[in-house]
Amino acid sequence: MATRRERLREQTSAEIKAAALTHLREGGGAALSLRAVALSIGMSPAGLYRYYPNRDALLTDLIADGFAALAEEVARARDAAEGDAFVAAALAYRAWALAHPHEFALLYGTPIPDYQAPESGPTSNASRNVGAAFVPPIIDAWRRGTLRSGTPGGAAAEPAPTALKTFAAAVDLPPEAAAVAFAAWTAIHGLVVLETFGHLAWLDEDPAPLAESRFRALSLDLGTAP
Amino acid sequence: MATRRERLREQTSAEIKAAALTHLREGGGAALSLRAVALSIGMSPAGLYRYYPNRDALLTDLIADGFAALAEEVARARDAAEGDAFVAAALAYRAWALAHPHEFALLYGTPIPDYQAPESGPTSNASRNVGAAFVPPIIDAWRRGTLRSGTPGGAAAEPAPTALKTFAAAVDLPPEAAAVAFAAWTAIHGLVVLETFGHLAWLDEDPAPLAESRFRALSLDLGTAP
DNA sequence: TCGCAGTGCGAACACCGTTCGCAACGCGCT
DNA sequence: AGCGCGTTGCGAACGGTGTTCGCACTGCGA
Repeated sequence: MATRRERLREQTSAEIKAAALTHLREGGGAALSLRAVALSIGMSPAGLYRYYPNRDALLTDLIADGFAALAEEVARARDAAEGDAFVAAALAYRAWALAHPHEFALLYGTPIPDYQAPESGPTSNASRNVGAAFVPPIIDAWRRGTLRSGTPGGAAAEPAPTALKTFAAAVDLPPEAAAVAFAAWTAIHGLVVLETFGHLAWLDEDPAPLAESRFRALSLDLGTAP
Repeated sequence: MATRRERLREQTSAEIKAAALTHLREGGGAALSLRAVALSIGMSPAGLYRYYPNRDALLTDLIADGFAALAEEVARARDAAEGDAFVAAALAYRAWALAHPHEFALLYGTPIPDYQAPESGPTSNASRNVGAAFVPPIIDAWRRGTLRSGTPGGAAAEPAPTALKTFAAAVDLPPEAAAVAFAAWTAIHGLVVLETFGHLAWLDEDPAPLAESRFRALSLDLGTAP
């Protein structure tokens, strides 16, 4: 059972994380300073070290939470979709990134120097869940038999790299569909990351229709459209 | 004509940039310190400010150079390709990112806080050149008539968003082919950025065959394969 | 030859992450 | 009930950062 001390500690820990998240949202990860966080919850900078061994540990916690929030958001949109669940999931992914650019940058931007996510640590698992959130619509299409398979024009299918089999096993997908899922995930991410980080700014126009159009085309291509 | 002073200044400027690049390659952008750069070329930290108004300006210079180098590398591979020029360009893009991860992170990772690339500044132009490097094979395919157009299965083509027309004009591409070029660019980038930043590490396997297979499939899909 | 713009430097400031030793607190055991 | 000690927090300090400022020096151009 949780002693009183443990409950207090948990509470303080959460307060620190919440304050850090606030500071992250306005100013980005590079500007997140422990001193500012400590001050905003009425603590001394040194006091934080009773809860996090260093700054990276705090960021790691935020990263894990971010992955979880993103995965949840995508899954929610996917399940609530009335039309094309795949497109709904992709749009939710994009919307979350644009709504939380600094958190998104923390998740998918420049990695923390020489930081290696511990294998099957909380961040690795959470990260995998984001990719997995796109899988169910692909499974559905595969069951319906509409899923794109092989190459167009009846060309000989590429021999599947063994990494694809690993991927298939990881997301619990039939190997034939793994290539499709992988392609979908990377294509969606490519568009979203370019837009979120400002590399599409030279189209000085709202990229939203472009993204929607692209996602719908992708869904038709892959055979996930209903 | 260039006075002696101007030549010396140019030379010192280049020396600073070269030293900064060296430090960037080992340690990454976050670890690049002006003091270390100054010391490595035998200068005082304050002296650097005669050449760059601040740290961000130095990074911006490195970014512009990085975009140029990447674009050049992609173009070189594309032109030297014997088989599929599109695949060759994509592979060169991936290879450059993996060979220069810290520079790649500077180009496409977390943006510098509240830094806005000046419109038609050196970085914006150079960035556009990277995307443009993928266009020629697409133009070729369009001329040959093999380029994928519309949606598969003869479904009604999406109305082209106006942003796509802007894109088409920017890269000097017929509007019908712009959607293909945009899709190609984002898809390639998505795969490469995920791999470079370590988000594919859980496939504890060499992702190279996966990337090659994906690029070839993409080329077949788009109709750029010879 | 002289003046002054260009160049470099040393010291300083404010901020950062992090460490250390000490003081206070209060939970849990006797 | 009272005590011991793990837990918590803090103040001060250290080494590092980017950046500023005023002063010295140099050598180009008039």
